[in-house]
Amino acid sequence: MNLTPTVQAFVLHFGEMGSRWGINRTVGQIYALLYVSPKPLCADEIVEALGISRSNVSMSLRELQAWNLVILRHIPGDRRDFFTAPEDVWQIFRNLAEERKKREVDPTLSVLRDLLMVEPRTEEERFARTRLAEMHGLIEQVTNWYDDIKRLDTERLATLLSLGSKVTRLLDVTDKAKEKIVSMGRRRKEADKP
Amino acid sequence: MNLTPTVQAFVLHFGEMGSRWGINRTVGQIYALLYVSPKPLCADEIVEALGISRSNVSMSLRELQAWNLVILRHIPGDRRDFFTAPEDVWQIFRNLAEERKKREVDPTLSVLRDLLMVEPRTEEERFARTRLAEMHGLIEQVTNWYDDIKRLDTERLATLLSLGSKVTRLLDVTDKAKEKIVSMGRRRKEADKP
DNA sequence: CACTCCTTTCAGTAATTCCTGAAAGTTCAG
DNA sequence: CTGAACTTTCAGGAATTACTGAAAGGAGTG
Repeated sequence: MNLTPTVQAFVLHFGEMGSRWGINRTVGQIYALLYVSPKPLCADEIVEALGISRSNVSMSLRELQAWNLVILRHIPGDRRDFFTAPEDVWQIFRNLAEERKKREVDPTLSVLRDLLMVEPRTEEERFARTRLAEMHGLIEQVTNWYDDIKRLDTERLATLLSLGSKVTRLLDVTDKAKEKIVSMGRRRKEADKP
Repeated sequence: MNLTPTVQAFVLHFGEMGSRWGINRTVGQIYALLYVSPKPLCADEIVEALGISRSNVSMSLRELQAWNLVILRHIPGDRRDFFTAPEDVWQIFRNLAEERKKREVDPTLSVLRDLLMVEPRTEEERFARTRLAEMHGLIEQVTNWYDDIKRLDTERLATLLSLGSKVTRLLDVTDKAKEKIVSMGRRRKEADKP
C-alpha cells in the first residue's frame, strides 16, 4: 500500500468497520479509497494500492455498484473501467439509506404483513399477533416518514436536521395559534347572535 | 420447535435477517421468540423452543442484554433467570438506534476527527482532507439531529414522524411571516424618520 | 461442607464467508 | 480471424464466525 498515512488510516478503518456495516473488509477499503481519490481509479490501481487480488477487486466493485456507492466511468481512448464515489455526500447518504431500507427493513415489513393476515386461534397467538401488529405499526410509521422525507432537496433536508427537536416547539406554537383562531371564531359567532 | 406457525415463521425470519442486521441467527431467533412471548422465558425454555444448545442460549442472551434488547427478570422463589423483550416498541426502537449509533457511527466520527487534525502536505492529501471533512460534517449534522430528537417523548416523536416533510411547508410559512415582520419593521422605521 | 440447581466459560469443531489463481468471457484493433 | 487488453466466473483453500459439549463457577439449602 503506497498511500499517504491519512488515506491509509481511513482505508483501514473502513475495512475494519465493514463487518459492522454489513459489508466485508475489502469492499469497505475499496470504497474508502475511491472516496478520497481525486480521480477515478481502475481495477489494477486498486489492486496495487490495497494489495489484494484482481478478482476480489472485481467482485467488490460489483457489490459497490449494487449499493450505488460507486460510479463506473470511462476515459476516452481507454478500454478500462474506472470508478469513483459520487461527489455529493448527501446523495451518498440517500443511496445508503435507500439500500439499507431495501435490504434490512422491507423484507421484514412484508413478512409482518403476511403474518398479520392469519387469524389467531389461541390466546397465545392473539398475544403474538398484537405484538406483531405493534412492530408493524412502528416500522410503517418510520418508513412512511422516510419515504416522505427522502424527496426533499438537500437544502431543505439540512434545514430540517439543523432544526431538530425545535420543530416541536414550532408545532406547539401553531397549535396554540389554531386554538386562538378557533376561540376567536367562537367569540365572533357569539357576537353574531341576536 | 413446538411453536405456533405464525410464531415459528416470525422467529425463522428474524434468524435469517440476523446476518443483515449484524447479529447472528441464534440471537435473532431468541429475540423474536421473547418479543412475542406473553411471559418471560428462562434459558431452558428457549433451548426447548429453538432446539439449540444451552451454552449458545447463554451467550446469545448476553449479547441481547448488551444491546438492551432484553430484560433480565426474576420470579420470586425461582432461582432461574427469566428474560423478556421490553414492551414499548418505541423504547425498543430507541435502544436499537442508540446501540447502532454507538457501534456503527461513533468510531468513524472519532477517527475522522483525528485524521482532520493532521495538516495536509501534498495536493493529494489536501483533496482527501476536504472529502474527509465533508463526510465528517454530514455525520455530525445527522448525529446532532439524532441526539436532539431522541430526547422527545414518544407522543411528540410520533407527531413529528406523521408530519414528515410537511414540516418544511410550515417552515416556509414561518419564513414568510418573518419576512413580513421584518418588512413591517422597516416600514415603521421609515415612518419614524423625520 | 456437600448437594442441587442453575449459569458461564472455553477449547474444539462445524458452518459460513471471504479471497485467490486459473480459466473463460468480452471487446476491439489489425 | 487472431491476439491483446481487459473483466468476470468459479472451484477450492484460507480465514472468520457460530455453535456445541464438557467442565468449571456460583449460590442457596440442609
